[in-house]
Amino acid sequence: MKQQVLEGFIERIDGASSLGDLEREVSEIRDRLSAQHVLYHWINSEGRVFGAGTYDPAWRVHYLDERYMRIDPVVQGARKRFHPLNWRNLDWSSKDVRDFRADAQDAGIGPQGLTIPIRGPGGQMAHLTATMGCSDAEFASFNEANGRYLILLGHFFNQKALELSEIRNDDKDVALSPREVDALTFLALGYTRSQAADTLSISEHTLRVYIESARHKLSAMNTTHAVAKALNLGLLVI
Amino acid sequence: MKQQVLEGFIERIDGASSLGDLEREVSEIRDRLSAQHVLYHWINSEGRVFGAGTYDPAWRVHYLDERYMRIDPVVQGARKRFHPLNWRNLDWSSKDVRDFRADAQDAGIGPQGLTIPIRGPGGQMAHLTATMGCSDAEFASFNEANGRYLILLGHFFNQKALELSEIRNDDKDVALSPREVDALTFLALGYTRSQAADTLSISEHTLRVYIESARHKLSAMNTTHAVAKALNLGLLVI
DNA sequence: TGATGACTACCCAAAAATGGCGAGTTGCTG
DNA sequence: CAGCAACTCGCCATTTTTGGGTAGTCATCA
Repeated sequence: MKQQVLEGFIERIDGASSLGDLEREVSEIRDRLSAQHVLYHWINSEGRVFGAGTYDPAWRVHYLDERYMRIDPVVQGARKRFHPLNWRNLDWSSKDVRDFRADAQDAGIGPQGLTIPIRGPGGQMAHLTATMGCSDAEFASFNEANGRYLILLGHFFNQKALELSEIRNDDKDVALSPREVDALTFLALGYTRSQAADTLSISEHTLRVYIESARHKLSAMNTTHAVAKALNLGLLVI
Repeated sequence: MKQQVLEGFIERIDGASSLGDLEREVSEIRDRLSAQHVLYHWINSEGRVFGAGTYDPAWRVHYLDERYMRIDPVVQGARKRFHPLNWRNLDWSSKDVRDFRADAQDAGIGPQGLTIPIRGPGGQMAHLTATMGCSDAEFASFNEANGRYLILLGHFFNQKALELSEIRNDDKDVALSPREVDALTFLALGYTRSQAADTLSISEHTLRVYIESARHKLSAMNTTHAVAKALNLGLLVI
């Protein structure tokens, strides 16, 4: 895939005005790459999955039914790594995973694949994947030729998709006071209330006030929930 | 900045073999863009800040001393948004923030700026920023001309920086069993132990075993800590 | 086939967190 | 200048969590 071709896609993705446009672009990219499949999909902060891709709808349903996301090494790897994932290099050693791969191959997916992990604020996570049914060697040259451009494409896809999907997080306007952030941060770091209070040089009771008010602002049921929400909203950095 | 020029940078960033190389690239990019400053910096999962940029070191120290990251609308905005941030569109209404901006301008930074937020696994967060001392109108055309390419540059910078910085997360190899993930997920969602146990149709005691073993695997001090770590490691999706 | 790890279940006592009550200062905003 | 939000401190009773010990089944792995 030549740089000029990429440019064309970026322009078009940039100009997309509906998710259907993205759907068409995905197919187009698959054809241009002569890939087996191309899939762009993302997960919002509530865990809902959206996507545009050339996978068989039946496979998508089957995947969700079997809860394959819990063992799929691509999903696991994308959460932990920053670089594009060559499926070949993932850990396929356990039995569950091998069964899953066999199932996917029966559905016409793989065995080769390249997945670009992409992240957004608020727990959003997206992937751009290209799959191939070829040999390792052939895939290596595919990867060499297209890997970098897939990163860029994935990035643009993601921005557009987030724009178009109007995914809104109800809690996005929550703002915590500096002391509330301090309190939740130390709790997230594993401090007990008394340790956190000591560290901040305030009484434990005062600390409690911050935790409580942060809890209410975040509509959280308890401290753990508040910390989890704050983390997901990017309110804390630990 | 023309596409060809960008290509040159990407090649060079790709070939960088030390953080010093990135430092040089940042200066080079500043000069090519005729920008006031260009800064690339990132924050690892322990909260340490690394970076390469043309800001005056005294300003960096001052920034950290004043804990400006807590009020800097660029930092706040980058955590919550996905798109490039034009500094003009940020919320500068509160007094603290205006004072901060005045302070930054005294240090020769701004008032115009464009910041690209970039995210990685494990709580990593990076920014690529270009600043200008020009008018709104002039900056609009700078933005139009360079915004897209800065996104790409930021992405490549980030990959390279993560490669070179050898930032390692000791917990990165932690793997939780499905039940452990279930348990922590419900706790992160605000369920009490008994609610989570009911939901999973297991006894509360069994649930405790999962929480405990997850805690040990994560080397966490308590449940809240375990949930925070698991979230940061991308082990949970809530 | 023996080992390992995941999954399931129980008890007890101590430590920590929660819910609800009240009260005063400071400083920014309208 | 009045209002509002953030920051600080305290008590009591109840609920929840935690630490440590024990034990069996089942499936996968070397």
